[in-house]
Order: sequence, then structure tokens, then C-alpha cells
Amino acid sequence: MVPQDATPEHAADSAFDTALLPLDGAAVDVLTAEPRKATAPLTIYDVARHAGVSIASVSRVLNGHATPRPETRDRVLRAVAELGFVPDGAARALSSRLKEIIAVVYRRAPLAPPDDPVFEDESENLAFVDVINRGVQIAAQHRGFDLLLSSVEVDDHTPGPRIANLAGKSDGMLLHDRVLTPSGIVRLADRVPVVTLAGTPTRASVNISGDNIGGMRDLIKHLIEVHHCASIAYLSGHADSPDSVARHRVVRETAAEYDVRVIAGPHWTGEYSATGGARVIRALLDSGTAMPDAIACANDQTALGVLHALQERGYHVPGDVKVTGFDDIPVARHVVPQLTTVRQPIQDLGAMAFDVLYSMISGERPDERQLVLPVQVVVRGSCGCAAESPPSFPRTA
Amino acid sequence: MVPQDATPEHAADSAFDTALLPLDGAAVDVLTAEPRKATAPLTIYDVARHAGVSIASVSRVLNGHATPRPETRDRVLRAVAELGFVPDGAARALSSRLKEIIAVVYRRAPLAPPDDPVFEDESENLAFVDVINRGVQIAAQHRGFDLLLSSVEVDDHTPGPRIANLAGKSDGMLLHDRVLTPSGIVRLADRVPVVTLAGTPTRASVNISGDNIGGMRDLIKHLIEVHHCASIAYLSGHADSPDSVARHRVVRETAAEYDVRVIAGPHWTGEYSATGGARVIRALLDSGTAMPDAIACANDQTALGVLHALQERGYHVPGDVKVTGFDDIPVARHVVPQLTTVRQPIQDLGAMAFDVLYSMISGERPDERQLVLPVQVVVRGSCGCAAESPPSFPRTA
DNA sequence: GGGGCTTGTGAGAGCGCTCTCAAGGATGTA
DNA sequence: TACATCCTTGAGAGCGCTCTCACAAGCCCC
Repeated sequence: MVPQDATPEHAADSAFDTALLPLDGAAVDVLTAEPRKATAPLTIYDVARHAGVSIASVSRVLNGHATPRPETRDRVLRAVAELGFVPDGAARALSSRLKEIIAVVYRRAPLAPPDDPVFEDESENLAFVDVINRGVQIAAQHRGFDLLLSSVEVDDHTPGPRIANLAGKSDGMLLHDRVLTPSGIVRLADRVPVVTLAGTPTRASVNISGDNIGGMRDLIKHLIEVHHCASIAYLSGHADSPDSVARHRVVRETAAEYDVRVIAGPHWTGEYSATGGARVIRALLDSGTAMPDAIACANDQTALGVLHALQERGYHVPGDVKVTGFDDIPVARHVVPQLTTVRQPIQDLGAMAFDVLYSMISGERPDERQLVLPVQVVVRGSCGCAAESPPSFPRTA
Repeated sequence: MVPQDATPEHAADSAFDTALLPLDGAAVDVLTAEPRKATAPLTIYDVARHAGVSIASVSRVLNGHATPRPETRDRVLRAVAELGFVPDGAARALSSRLKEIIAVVYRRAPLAPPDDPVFEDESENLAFVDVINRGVQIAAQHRGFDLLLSSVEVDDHTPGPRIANLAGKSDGMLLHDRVLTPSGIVRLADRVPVVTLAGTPTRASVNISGDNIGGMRDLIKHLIEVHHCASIAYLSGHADSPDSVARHRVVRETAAEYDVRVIAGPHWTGEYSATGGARVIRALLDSGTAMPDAIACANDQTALGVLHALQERGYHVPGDVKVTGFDDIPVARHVVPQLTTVRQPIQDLGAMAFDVLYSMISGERPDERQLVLPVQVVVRGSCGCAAESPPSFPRTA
């Protein structure tokens, strides 16, 4: 687990919590057609005048400083509430040199229709990203930070301007896999704190990943030792994805220990997506390629597509071919057969990423450039284990 | 479809796109241990000095104004590139009175473990929200806007301070279902442009929804006319969700036309989640309640839980009971049997929400307070239609 | 009762941009 | 050559905050 403050840091700034814009009060007329009055936005000067104090005092009360006497404080809080004042974030940020915003960037697939309507919302292959982001968001909330969410299209090869723009709007950046090249990351990280997820550490940025090596190793051993697979294919993700490369290497090395044959290569390359997985299998079957005993996919999404394509061609999983994934996204438990996979602590990855980034923003120098979180093999039906079998496979250290 | 500019509005501001922080250039040393130089952040003054011009000229070049001569422009662009300058978003926002940020708020379930490990990542019930947000984000990107993402815990009954804080950091707000009471929305909307999704329109905010009425009506007619269901249960979402209330009403009215019995009420109330759906079914079965011919669920997530609970108790779907959902989230196509549901144009909902909000931010007064997007019944296996049947059911106007 | 404290408050200088306004130089017209 | 006009550039105000510093008031002690 990631250490987290149960109480927000801003608990001290309690004036903020009680006085601002009372959105939770009694009912008001909701449908009256009266148009919004186009008053100029309120400033701290309006509040100060209304309360009969200086703007410095208003600022002090709003930021929970100890100094103002109760009487002054009350006057200010009353004025704030009566006027419905909300301080401007940009002005605060400019003055205090802290935006309380971190930017999160992920790479998304184009909206073009995929090969198969079953996988129509190709955005679904972002389930992993979404769950990570949720973890980031919750951790950020504990510190009063918010997420500035942006994405880079998969075929956008010059994301620099967009990312530079985000850097200007935030205090630090969280980059998902394959958003920027390592060189680009270094250049960015020289200007602003950067943490990457499932990427590569650089001299200036920290990377956070699940334990690809341990997880994939346990999974392959399970396939070989328990299910006696004599041939295993690795269906990779993007060729330039560090995670996929690492997973591939472990498959090779582990299989080699048992003299098990590994099949991989250009024909066995998906794009981390269900569509990609299905396309690979269909192409192989069309060309008459025989299926191996097991197909280890680079992630769950790919495995979903593999499952679908195999079953549509009359193959039985796990009878004819065993299929495994990686990540344990929620849907892995809803397919038939349920997917055997490696469970990553997805939300924790996000939370830890934020915590590290936060400490960098606070001026601490991270002592590790690469953080690895433990994972766990989860055996279910798709590898041939009975559905009733124990849900988790103890990690061999 | 939602109208969208293919070309970003900022295409004119091309200097920005070409000069800033060249993250896409040639490779640099990625792992050299040399620490980041802790230089003070660059400002427009540094650029001006380096280029031998005034800050006004730098600003002009950066914002793509026509005036500066090519020579001056080049000098500035070179200085920007050499220094790796990124303008500060807060200062820009303060001066130009535009942050180019919209805040998006959704309500999320607590992290507490659910009843059943199959639904362990309860966050999965946010698939709908995630896909909407993706639509928002893509539409926003076309206008140079970014998303400030935040959430409110499901049991947080005073989200006011958090939301006020977000209002200060953004130009407008997009609220998902059940984030704020209608009164709270009005108060907020008097200060800042607000669009709600699947909520209620107010005098000051615009709401965007799928066509609950048409969609649910078609679905119920399908169950009655094609599958001759004589009793239909409506498994509702949160009691205070406008969408759920509307869907319930339509189920009742449509069934009444055919003299079909509708079952609903406190015992048939989920929380839009798989866990909630499973819990309801288990409780009913435990208490000896007989199942109706069909269960129409308030959303897909609930239907997933219902499917799971029924099958675990030995019921056959659709043989014994037919089950339907609403939304057509991606996983609906991956369960067995595939889920019959009402397809909402989820991503379009998000895109349209942004477009409306953007026009409000631009000062336009929306001419509609309530926008409804068409939906479509999708018949699959869970209602008893063969899996091979045509994937979509033409909407009867 | 005066000097030294502490404590609460206000004045005002930035923070890093954008944009108005005026000045200067180049060009055109009489 | 003198003067009006256009185009480019620079000076500087202002955006709405935070925070430092100086001051005023109240308190203590001798």
C-alpha cells in the first residue's frame, strides 16, 4: 500500500472549507427564468470593503493563518459567505508559485472504427489508464491538488507543444507509457518535475511500474509446471513499450530454463488492444499457423481479443489453447472463461506516482529513479485451472 | 454527431506550436547522473533580454499576432527555443482572464471492498463516466482547453468547498450525475458557466442526457412484443438520480399500455453498480421472491451484477429470466450472454457537453436548457434474441 | 509612568503575463 | 523639403492574489 494522509493537508485551512460559496445550503428557486446577472467577478477587494478590513486580513482568514482575532475573522467570513466569493486560482497560483495542479498525459488510440464491432469502443483499452488515473486523483485530493487531464493521439509524433502548454499550467507532470521519448522526457524533466508510469527512468525523472519480471516469471512457470505447456507464444504490445519488452524477455528466459519453446516476433505483435489481439490471431489462423499450447498476452485487453478470435474460429479455451493476460483489469473477471492474469495494484500505481511527484514538487530529491510495485498471479479459467480453484497464486519470492 | 472543428482554434497561434520547448528533437543523454540545475524559472523577461527586444514583442510573437516583422519574430523564436521557455499558465490566465481549463466533477464510490471479489474494483462502475470524460477531453483539445478532473466521494454531503475551489481554477464546470443538488447547481451557475450530464436543467445551467424515454420505451416494447414478457421488474439506480427516475416512469407507462405487470420499489434499488445489482438479486432470492420474466436494469453495470447473481444461483439467462441494461458500455459485449441494452452515444454526450459549455464561456446564452441525444436499442443474447441476430434494433420514432 | 514586548492590522510590492497607448522610423504626398 | 500616414516597437499599467514590512495598540515589568 501507498502511505497516505487520511486528513487533507488543508484541514488547517478550515476557513476555506466552511465559508466559501455555500453550495450545500437550503433550496432556492431552481427553474425561475431570471437570467444570470452579469456582474463583474468578485475580488478580494470587494470582500475587504464589505467586511471593513484590508485585503491582507481577508487573505489571512482565507488561508487559515492564526493571526486575525476571532472578531475580524467572523467579519471576513460573513462577507465571503454573503457575497459568495471564490478566490481566483490563477491569481493565487501566480502569487504563491503553486498551482496545486498536476498534469496527467496518456496516449490514446484514434477514433477510427476497429476491425470488429465487438470491440467498437476501442477506448476500452484505456481501462488500465482510467483506473490508474483514479488512483492518482484520489491521492492528489488528499493534498488539495487536482488533475489536469490530457491525451496525445497515438499517431501524433510531435506532442511537444501540447505538453509544454500543460507544463505551464501545472506544477508537475505524470506521463503514461509512450507519451514522450526518453530524450523528450529528459528535456521536460529539466524544467518541471516528471514521473512516468510504465516507462523508463531517466536522470531527471522517476518511473513507476509493476513488477513485470516477477509477475511474468511466475505466470510462465505456472503454465509450464502446472499445465505442462510445451510451446508458449508471447503476443507483445507496442514494440517500443518498455513494459512489453521486459515481459517478453522474461518469457524467453523463464521458458529457456525449462527448454520450452517460445514463439514471438513481428507476426505476434498487438497494440495492447482487443482489436490488435484478435487481428493477430485471425491472421495467423488464416495463414495456417498452428496454435501453441499457450498464448501469453502483453496485457488483458489483448487477451480479450485473442479469446474472442479463438472462440469464433472454433477453438476451445483452455482446452485447445490456454490464454493469459496481464494487469487484471475489471473485465478480466467477466469474460468466459475468466482470464488468468497478473494482478497489478493499478490504483496503487497511480497513488504512488502522485506521492512521488508531490514530494518532487515539494523540493525533495527522489532517492530512487525506478520504483517497482509487487504484483500477483491470479489463476482463473483461461489457463486451464478450474474456475473453483483458489483465486490467487502465492508469489514465489 | 457533434459539430467539431477539425483544426484547433490555435492553429493561428502557430509560433506556439513550433517554438516551445522542443521535446521532440534529437536524442540527449538520458541517464547521465548530472542533477537538474535548480535555476529560477524562466520568464518572458529572460526571453526578451536574450532576444534583445521588449517583453511586449515576445508576447506578440508567442500569441501569433501579425505585427512583428519576420526578423524580430525569428529572434524571439530562437531565444525561446534556446532557453526552452514555457510561459506560465497562471500569469497568462490572470492577465487574459481565460484559463483554458474546464473542471469536470463526478461522484465516485468509496474504496471499501464490495460484497463479492468478482466486483472488487468497484471503480469499474465508472466506465460510463470515463468514456464520457474521454469525449469531453477530445472536444476540449480542439479548443486548446484541458480538463481539470475531480471527484466527490459518494458519502460526501458537503462538496461545496471542493467545488468552489475548482470553480476558481477553471473557466466553467461540467458536473456528472448527483454531484450537487439542484439548489447547489443554481448557486454555482450564478457564478460560473455550468453544464450537467444526466442531471436536471436549472434556470442557469444546461443539462445533457441520452433519450431515456425513447430508449427505454423501445426496450420494454421489445421485451413485451417479441419475447412476450408478462412481468417486468425495474431495478433502479440511486433513488435521486434523474435518469433512473425517468427510466422507471417510462417502464411503468409502456408496460401499462400492454397490461404488463411492473415490479419495482425499495427492494429493487441498486446503486448503478454491479455490486448493488448482485446484492438486490441475492436478497430477493434469499427471501423466496419469485423472479419476473424480465429484469430491466437502470444501467449496464447493474445488469452485470444481476447476471452474475442469477447464474450463481442456477438461473438461466435468458431462459429463466431475461435481463437488460442501459448505456452499452464496452464490457456489455464481453459477458455471457451478451447484454441487450440501450446504446447511448456516450462519447458524444461528453463532446456535446463541452461544446455547450465552451459556447457559454464564450459569452453566448444557450437557447436550450435541456439537450437530448438519440439512443438505440441493441438486442443481444440476454433478452433471448439469438446471439446471431442483427446487432441493432431500429428505433421506432 | 516609561521602555520594551507581543500581537493584530494595513500599506504596498511583487508574481509573470497581456494589452493599451504613445513614440519613433519609414514611407508617401504636396 | 515639410508634413501627414502607416507600421513596428517599447514603456508601463493592471490582472487578483500572497506576503513582507512597518506601524499602532495593548500588555508587562521595573
